[in-house]
Amino acid sequence: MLASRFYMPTLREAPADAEMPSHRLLLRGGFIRPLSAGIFTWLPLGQRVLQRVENVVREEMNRAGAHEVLMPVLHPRDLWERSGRWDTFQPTPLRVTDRAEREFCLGPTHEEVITDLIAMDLDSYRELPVTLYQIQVKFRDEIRPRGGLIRGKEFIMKDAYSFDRTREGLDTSYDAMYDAYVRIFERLRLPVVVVEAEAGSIGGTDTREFMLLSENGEDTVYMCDSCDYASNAECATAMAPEPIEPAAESHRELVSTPDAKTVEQVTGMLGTTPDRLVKTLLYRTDEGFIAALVRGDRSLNEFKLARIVHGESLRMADEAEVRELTGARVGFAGPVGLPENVRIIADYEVQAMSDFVTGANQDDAHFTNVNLGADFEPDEFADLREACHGDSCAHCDSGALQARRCIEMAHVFKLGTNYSEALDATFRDADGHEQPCIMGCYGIGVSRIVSALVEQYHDDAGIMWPRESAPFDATILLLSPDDEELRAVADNLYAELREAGIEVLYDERDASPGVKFAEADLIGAPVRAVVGRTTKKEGKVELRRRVDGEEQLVPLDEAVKAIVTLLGDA
RNA sequence: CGGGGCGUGGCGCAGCUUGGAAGCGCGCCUGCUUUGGGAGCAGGAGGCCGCCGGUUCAAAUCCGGCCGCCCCGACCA
Repeated sequence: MLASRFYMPTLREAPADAEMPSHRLLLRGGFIRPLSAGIFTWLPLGQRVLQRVENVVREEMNRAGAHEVLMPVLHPRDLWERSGRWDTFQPTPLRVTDRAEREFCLGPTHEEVITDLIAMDLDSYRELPVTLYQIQVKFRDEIRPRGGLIRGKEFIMKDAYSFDRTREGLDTSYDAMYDAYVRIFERLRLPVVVVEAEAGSIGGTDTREFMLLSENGEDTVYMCDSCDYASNAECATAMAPEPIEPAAESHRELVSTPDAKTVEQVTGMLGTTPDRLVKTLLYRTDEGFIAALVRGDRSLNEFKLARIVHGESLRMADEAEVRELTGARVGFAGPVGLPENVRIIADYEVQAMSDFVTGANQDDAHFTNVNLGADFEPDEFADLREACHGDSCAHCDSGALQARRCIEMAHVFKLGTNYSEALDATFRDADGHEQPCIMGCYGIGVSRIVSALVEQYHDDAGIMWPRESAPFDATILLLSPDDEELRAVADNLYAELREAGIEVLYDERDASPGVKFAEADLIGAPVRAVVGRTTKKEGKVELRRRVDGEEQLVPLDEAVKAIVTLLGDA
């Protein structure tokens, strides 16, 4: 590609409101341009990167035996009604109405469409297993887009879906996708960590996320510093402490705590600390009320609570409900003296506490010196709290959990039969019985990978693309375009490299050397070849590897070979 | 949705407190010079000051409303 004829509008300074390095550099380098919050146009450079990333994904999907399809963006309401997600998917899908008042949503994900597709043609177990995938734009009405391509309202995702006749078959399909993902991230040079995860609005089991550790990430994972346990903060578990003996006799005391509603206010007033208080959080489900107890300095993990109570409609009790249950304002709830029908679930950690503070279920009062056994008995104990940095690992003897920020790159789930049952994707088994097929679902954030690559591979001057994702493999800088001898050398090198199958950006523009160097660093092709005064004097080309700045001078007739070698480990 | 910040030539910003001729740097155009790290000199073009309304003799500046963008939080494959 001749730089003089290529569209690559670079910016000397990034817009002030772009903060993340990837966002700034992609804008400055002329890879993307914003249209609206969380919505971007891909410029030629960005499109080249995107296509290269897509191709790595595509090749590995095909290698794993998946077949590519392309599904619609507009999904009819009826389909989403049948899966039950029209009203429940979060964030609520973007909805549109056509001229005949038919309702559609812009697909945020494609379980419904793919399951319906399979249902149309699936008859016999002989047709399974099958895995289909697509690389498609998704729309999510995100609460808050951020970080450029990291979280957009509109983004590109590779989503694959497997259909099997047995659970064992699903395991095989799942493993094939998992392995393909490992290869994809190896090829892209993204050192991901695979962690346990929540299934969210998709549903399913055995969910794993592929995370890139990055200070600029928006997720948190906990990793054990001793064993290989790693989990999204949404479901990480810490070692539960040893329970202590329940107290035989009560010696709790009622104390006045006027207007003290928060843990800090109560413990401050009573001269104690949050880890000596038990917090009582009241929830409502379809089946009734729940009191969840955690230590005062801990956060309740609602995913964990929801899993225990199988509560699809879990929500915090409102003010009126709290008053009805406790007879007090919000802020004074406690486990002692709650109505019989409130199910009390206590975090394991509470089992190791004694003489603690709780709400007294009356306005402006708390109990001190409360104990399990003597004062109340929970219906059950469970892991309810969020893990914290430094907690003991629950999976080994010696490790501690370390919190790390990260960017979610991919997610795999075993879906089971939720969708196949709802949408009648069934087949006849060998015995002639009708069975729902067993599904798996596997997503990769393709556009997000582009951002993640920049976060991982950049310096102050610009981007340092690994070869698989680079917009160009190499760039030639012709520093004196008016010198006919040098131009002939550079033209020739350009032709030879192209013949060798190398994608080259040839900067033969009538611009100053400084501009060419700066833009080459910014755009970030793995290898740079300079044709200039050294070429004139010594007949040599100057090669430089972007990622580490390593330079070498090579004779003209060895340049192509040297560049190929440099690219080999880029 | 809550909190904070911002909106002035293509980009980065000053001006607003205290109303009175729209500025600076970069970029762009023309000419000459220059050519190894975002060149120099000279000349030039380009702005409904986000939008609507109000106050005033007079509004980029003060007041009200709206829109947009960014950051934090809640939330989230």
